[in-house]
Amino acid sequence: MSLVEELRQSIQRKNTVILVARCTITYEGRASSKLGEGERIILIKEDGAVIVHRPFSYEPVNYQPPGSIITVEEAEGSCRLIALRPRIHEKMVIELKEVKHFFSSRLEDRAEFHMWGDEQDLRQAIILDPVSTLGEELELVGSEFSLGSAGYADIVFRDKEGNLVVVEVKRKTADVSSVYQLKRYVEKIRRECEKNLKVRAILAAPKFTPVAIVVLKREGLEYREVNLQHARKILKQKGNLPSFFHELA
Amino acid sequence: MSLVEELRQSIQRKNTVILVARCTITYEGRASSKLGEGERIILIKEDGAVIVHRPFSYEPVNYQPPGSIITVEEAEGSCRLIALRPRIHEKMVIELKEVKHFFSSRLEDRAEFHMWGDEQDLRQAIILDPVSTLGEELELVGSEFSLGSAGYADIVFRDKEGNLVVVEVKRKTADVSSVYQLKRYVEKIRRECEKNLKVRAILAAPKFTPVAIVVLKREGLEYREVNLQHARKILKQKGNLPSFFHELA
DNA sequence: TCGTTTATGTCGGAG
DNA sequence: CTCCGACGTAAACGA
Repeated sequence: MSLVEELRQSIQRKNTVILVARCTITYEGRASSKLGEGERIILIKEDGAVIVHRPFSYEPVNYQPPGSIITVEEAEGSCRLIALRPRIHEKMVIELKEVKHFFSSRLEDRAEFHMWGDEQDLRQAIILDPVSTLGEELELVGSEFSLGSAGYADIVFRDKEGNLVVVEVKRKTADVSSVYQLKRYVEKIRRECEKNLKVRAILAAPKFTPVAIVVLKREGLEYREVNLQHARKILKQKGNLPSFFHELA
Repeated sequence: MSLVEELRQSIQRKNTVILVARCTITYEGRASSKLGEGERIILIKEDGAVIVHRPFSYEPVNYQPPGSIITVEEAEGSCRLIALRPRIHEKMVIELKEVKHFFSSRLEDRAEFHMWGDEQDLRQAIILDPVSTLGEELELVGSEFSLGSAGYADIVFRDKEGNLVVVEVKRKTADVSSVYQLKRYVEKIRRECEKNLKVRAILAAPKFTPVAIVVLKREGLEYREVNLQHARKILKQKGNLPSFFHELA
């Protein structure tokens, strides 16, 4: 069977295809790119994702995400792979010059992927134990608190004086853009609620860039150091940590 | 030769390795993750990047970027692949249960990758032809204009009245955070220069979210519609467009 | 669909 | 190293 037919059949059967090939690639869509001849790894997945890797670097050099329409054309002795996203007029063309390796098979992978340590986990720990994370007793008003067009406030608390406290959580170093994000939220809330209600703002992160701290102070916003290790302890204590993440370093 | 030895030799020789294997994966570092048994594609690149793909989705399920230290251990009849980044205490462990496919070869790929249509290209077109992009004659003061700790203003112009004009360029829809980014820059410049100098601010993008426009107006900032198609025409006219991007749709 | 936010983001550039 | 901003960001989630 010819390569063209092999590829067509593999794609139709929703196999996962791996090609190692000397090829050139053009892309046209949101931007445009050209890649001259060289040896690359081409992955074609069952969901229509096409990913081209050079022999170096983490990121693919060219790609189409899942859902793209893949066609294979005969071309000067070898073949041409076209991956299209018609909705957004995006096209990637791979001219295969020489196929050095071909693999095609239906792969079985139904396992669940579990992750711990994202922003949501840190947020949860702060909600469950504001005293040990933010240093004061706070009553939860809401989390992922919708501010309409202004986005979402990570957490909204009420403090012991009855003031609103808006908290923006970052899982790693908070920079100046995090500060402005928080500022946007308090300003929106201040505009929306009664004038006599005080609205505080806290940026909670394991670390802060120097400029972030300058702007926080200038804007009259507060900040607290929180980190994932502590969050893990809290969640474990409260029984909110999946068992496979109990024994980490 | 055993799989362990094959892998070790391939890695040492800086081959590109492709494995298709039933495996489990754990990761611990900036976050933690567990992935149960299933069939995946594992890429090991000459620069130490390790990338694991499931048979679906664009993004790798687990990875380590270039420069990681890769070791191979014998383990219950099969083997264990460990990719380490010691500086940041990051570790990915792949337990290979059954290797369905193995490929290893030195790949040659020295071709250059050319892209057109990034923010820089749009910026260049605005600088070369402010009249047709921003609608007025402007004299260039600087681009990638350093504001010290506050970052960089994309372009700074002087208008016919002698006012400074700060321009922030976005290659796609500008949202509210772009507006605040621009606001940050003008405020910095206003703080730094004489009080009597007027500083205007323009957000230039192909599209604006409704909220972005509301905030622009509220903050007294201007905005102009610019797009890459027009930019391409300008750059082609002025001879600033690489020839391989001349005949696009 | 658009708009907003997160990401083990990655990558590149400047200090 | 850190800080900053772009990315064909992708992916998730809500309106």
